[in-house]
Amino acid sequence: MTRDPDPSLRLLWRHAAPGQEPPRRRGPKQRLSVDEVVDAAIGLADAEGLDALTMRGLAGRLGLAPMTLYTYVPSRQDLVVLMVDQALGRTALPELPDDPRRRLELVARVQYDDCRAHPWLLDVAGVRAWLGPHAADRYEWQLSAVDGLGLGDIEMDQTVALLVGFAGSIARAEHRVRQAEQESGVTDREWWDANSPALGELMAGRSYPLAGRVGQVVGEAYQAAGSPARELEFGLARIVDGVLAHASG
Amino acid sequence: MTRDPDPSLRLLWRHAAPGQEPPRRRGPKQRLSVDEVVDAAIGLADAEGLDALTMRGLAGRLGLAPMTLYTYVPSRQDLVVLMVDQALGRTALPELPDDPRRRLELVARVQYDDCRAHPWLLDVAGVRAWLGPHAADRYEWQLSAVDGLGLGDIEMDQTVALLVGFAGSIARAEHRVRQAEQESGVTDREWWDANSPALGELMAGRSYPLAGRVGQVVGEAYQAAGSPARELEFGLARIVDGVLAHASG
DNA sequence: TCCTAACTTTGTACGTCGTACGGAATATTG
DNA sequence: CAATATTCCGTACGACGTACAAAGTTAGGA
Repeated sequence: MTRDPDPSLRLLWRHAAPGQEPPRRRGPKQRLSVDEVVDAAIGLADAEGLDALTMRGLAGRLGLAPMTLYTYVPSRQDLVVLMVDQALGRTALPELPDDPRRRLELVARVQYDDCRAHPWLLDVAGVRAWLGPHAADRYEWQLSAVDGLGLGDIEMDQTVALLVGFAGSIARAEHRVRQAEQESGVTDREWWDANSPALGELMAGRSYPLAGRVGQVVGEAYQAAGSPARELEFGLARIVDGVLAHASG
Repeated sequence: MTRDPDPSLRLLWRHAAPGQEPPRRRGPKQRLSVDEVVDAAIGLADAEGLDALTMRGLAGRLGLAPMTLYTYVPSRQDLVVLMVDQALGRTALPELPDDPRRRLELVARVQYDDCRAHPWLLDVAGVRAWLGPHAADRYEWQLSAVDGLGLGDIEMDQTVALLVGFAGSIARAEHRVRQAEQESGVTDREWWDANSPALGELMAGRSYPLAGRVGQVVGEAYQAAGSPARELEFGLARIVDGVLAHASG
């Protein structure tokens, strides 16, 4: 009744060869390596988004016929799985500082940076079967950052989820704005300038005292550069405060 | 140089008719209303996911030819925009308690519940052009929940983003597990049982002291019902602690 | 040495999707 | 009644992922 292991697992862990399997294959050698295919896919997804990553497009970029990709990777889904782990592996996990506050912040910042570099991670990452070597390394690193604070095992996991989830949500909001601008060809500012009169008309009758005031201020603040970064700082400070208070309490 | 207002805005605010436009149209009457189309779409997306919401499928469910939908809605994208606002409008925003802690928690809980009821919101919500009447109502409500704590305007917005983002990240993690189980036909438990031996073999050589221990404990805790709910409680407690400490400090 | 089996590469093809387009039917306006 | 604006729908196009089988390439066994 035990099922065969998930085939994508072998691909994910292809470099951590335990028995050094002799790769003596019979047919012609592959022109490329799986790593090259995945790297090209990451490049494509970084540049144009996950939707723009098509098997035909990727094959074209690699000088292959579309179907040839399927000798490297069983399906597009599996390719994405490999992309996740390979992208995670690109960032060297920094050494953890001693200060607990800085440790927790670092977990969130690393996640935030990765999600900015590879926004498609947000559409995709975070499920069991994706447990590749780099994802495992990262989880270990994240746990070590929250280790020694006096938290229980489950709380450690929850704290990591809290930090990582928050960093992702900021990156996601940021990415959505960029994506909307890119797809519509209209910057956020331009859209509001063009639509706020009509919007005001439509909203006549209703009153939004707080949303009106706050939206105005926030909208202007968004024009200044680095607004998402400040959003990250604010939330991160609150979260770390809360976690540390709980850990020491 | 001022561009025409976004056409989807008129659709979004179609019920908040300012001038009570006479809907005397010339041709035959529409068999359905936009609301019915959007409701059916929501039902379909709730049941089978956003990917399963196809124009053909939706038309079939409504007894229409596929192309007929385009007389109700300009495109699938716009349909999704309408779905977001209409789904948000389905939950009556509860009255806010006096206790600041309960107010903040409520913001997160409402968001979490909605994201569980309509997981496709997570793939989609959160951009400018989607500012429909119910989204606006909700933002106003969220701001009023964090009003009066001594936060500045920008901090109020950031606090709402923090709560809502976190609630979404929990709902997203939860949904991913369910989705993976549904698509693969294998429950999380079964997958681990089937793959952990192979995984252990592949991971030979590397050691994951923390991840191994914590993963074990967390995995078992996940078997118990309500684990995501507990995750929500933990993070929420920390966040609210941090926000209130900051507001009163 | 040559044969055969395993493997890579590729062209063709199927079923799916969103939706552009044009024609027929229908209701309102003049 | 004629003109016109709208709804509804059938057909069709180009994109997608990928199943399948043929053709080309290499290594092992005779």
